Amino acid sequence: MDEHHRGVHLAAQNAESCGYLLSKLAGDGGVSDGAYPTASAQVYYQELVMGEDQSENAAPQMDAQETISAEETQDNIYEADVCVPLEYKVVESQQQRGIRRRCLVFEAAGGFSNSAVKRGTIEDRSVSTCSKGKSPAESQPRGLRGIGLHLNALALTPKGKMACQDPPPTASALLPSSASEKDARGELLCAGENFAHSGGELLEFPLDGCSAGGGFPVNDHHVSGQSVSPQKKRRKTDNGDDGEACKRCSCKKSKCLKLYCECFAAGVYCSEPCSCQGCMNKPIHEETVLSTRKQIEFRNPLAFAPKVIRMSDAGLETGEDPNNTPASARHKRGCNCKKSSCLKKYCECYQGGVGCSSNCRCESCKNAFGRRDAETELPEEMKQEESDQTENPQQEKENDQQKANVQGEDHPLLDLVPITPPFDFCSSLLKLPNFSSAKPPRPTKARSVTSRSSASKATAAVQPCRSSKLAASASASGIDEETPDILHEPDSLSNCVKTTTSPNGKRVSPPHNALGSSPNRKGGRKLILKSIPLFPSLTGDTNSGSAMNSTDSAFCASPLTLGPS
DNA sequence: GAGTTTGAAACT
DNA sequence: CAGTTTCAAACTC
Ligand SMILES: [Zn+2]
Ligand SMILES: [Zn+2]
Ligand SMILES: [Zn+2]
Ligand SMILES: [Zn+2]
Ligand SMILES: [Zn+2]
Ligand SMILES: [Zn+2]
Repeated sequence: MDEHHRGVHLAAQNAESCGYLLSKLAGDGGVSDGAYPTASAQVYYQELVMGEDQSENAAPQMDAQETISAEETQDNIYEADVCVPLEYKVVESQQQRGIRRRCLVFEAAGGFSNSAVKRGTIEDRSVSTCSKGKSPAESQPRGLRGIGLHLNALALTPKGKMACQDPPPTASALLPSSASEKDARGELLCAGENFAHSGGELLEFPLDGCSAGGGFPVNDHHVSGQSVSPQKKRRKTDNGDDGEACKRCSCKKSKCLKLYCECFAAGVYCSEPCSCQGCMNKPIHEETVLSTRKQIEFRNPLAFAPKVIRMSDAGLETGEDPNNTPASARHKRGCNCKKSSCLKKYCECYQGGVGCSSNCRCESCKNAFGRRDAETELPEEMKQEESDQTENPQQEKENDQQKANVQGEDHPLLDLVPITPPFDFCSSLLKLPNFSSAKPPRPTKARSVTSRSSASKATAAVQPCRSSKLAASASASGIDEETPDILHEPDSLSNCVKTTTSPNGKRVSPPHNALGSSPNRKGGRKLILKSIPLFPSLTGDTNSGSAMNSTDSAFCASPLTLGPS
């Protein structure tokens, strides 16, 4: 059983990969999610066989790398792995070593389980390595229902390795092999059942992609104690190479203790790839980090919550509320873009791979992922007028476009998502056969035009949906229910090295990047073995607010409330 | 790599 | 809550 625990931790790391797999599974299977019964997803642990275990990790070798240049500027003490990029890099390393890991997989409701077992070759994943971290969507196309992204995410490599972008088609990854139990490389085993008892304690997801850094612990509780153990250094194992691959922040003045820092914002410690100066976001300064974090959280409870949530399905299943359906994924707080027309990553919505929503206050929005207007609802009259008049934010003409167009499809997700209409994309999302297939909505001209014309209609149509939740939530207090906390386990998790920590259950927090995992409402909760914290209702879920809260509080509490101090 | 642009975060 | 400043990423060259 211990193994399980360990696995869990590992899982966290790999989570992404797993997620990816799952998604694929799901996808392949097909099923699209539609298949899913509903929501209840379950979590499975799957084992990847990687190689041996890390226990060894401490190997001497590490030293070499450790040195790491940056000491001064950043001393990252961390270990290593720093970069496991988001995704799959881990795998690679593993290949070499062969470790087994388990991943959590969320499964969709019951039926699915069978399919669950598929395996993916590691290689595939590895390819993606860094993938772009941020784009969450990629990784989890449909498999999971809800996902929360932290916009901040980290990891990502900016440009460098983007190649990975999509999951390499090649691999395709998962083969349905039945149970391969171990493959040398790493495959997933399906353990479907295991996990049942495994008891996982918690874990939700991976932390950051790059993980290595490890998230911080938000909880203090035990934190102080053990958290850091130096030994872990596993180095990337071999990966060193890419060390850079995942670059993360490069803060100069914030000491990485403000939300300006992507690492901090994502809930992870800075690590090797960071090129920050005067960094305080390291395990050694854990106390400072935690206290700062609390302050910020106090000020804005949602500060560390995933900024973007994606629910793919939305309405499919009965959806609980037809109303919600609409958007499925959106940036919670919305963007406020003025000049970028939401066509570049300056826009958090775009960056997060989601369309703009009614929460956005952007001007001349051309978000390739769709957009919902909203603004205040305009009376019909207004609408028309607006359409004509340039005023309307959304419909701008081509003026900007030209500029924006330039890149055309940058965003990885775009490829994935065929968005047609502004928001239908949800549905489309589900449908996506594979990642690669579809192309973006092609925001550029064509689309714009159409949108324009149709816009009015579209909007109208769409609007109906939106309101209920949003309004509610909004009115509520702005913050919905979600549970903001993100905690990551201290390094341990990331490192996986130790298991020890899990006092209560810590949970890891959601994924910054990609998989957000929020299983979504219904499923979500159930899923979690014990209590995983997912952000319960990012989406606004039904009302469960109260209920949720209670639950949340349970785990959420730890972070803030408990405060060590 | 340096320099510019951008919009969120922080501050007032 | 709005206006301003600060900040680091995204982007450009
Ligand atoms: Zn930083
Ligand atoms: Zn950093
Ligand atoms: Zn830092
Ligand atoms: Zn925007
Ligand atoms: Zn937006
Ligand atoms: Zn927009």
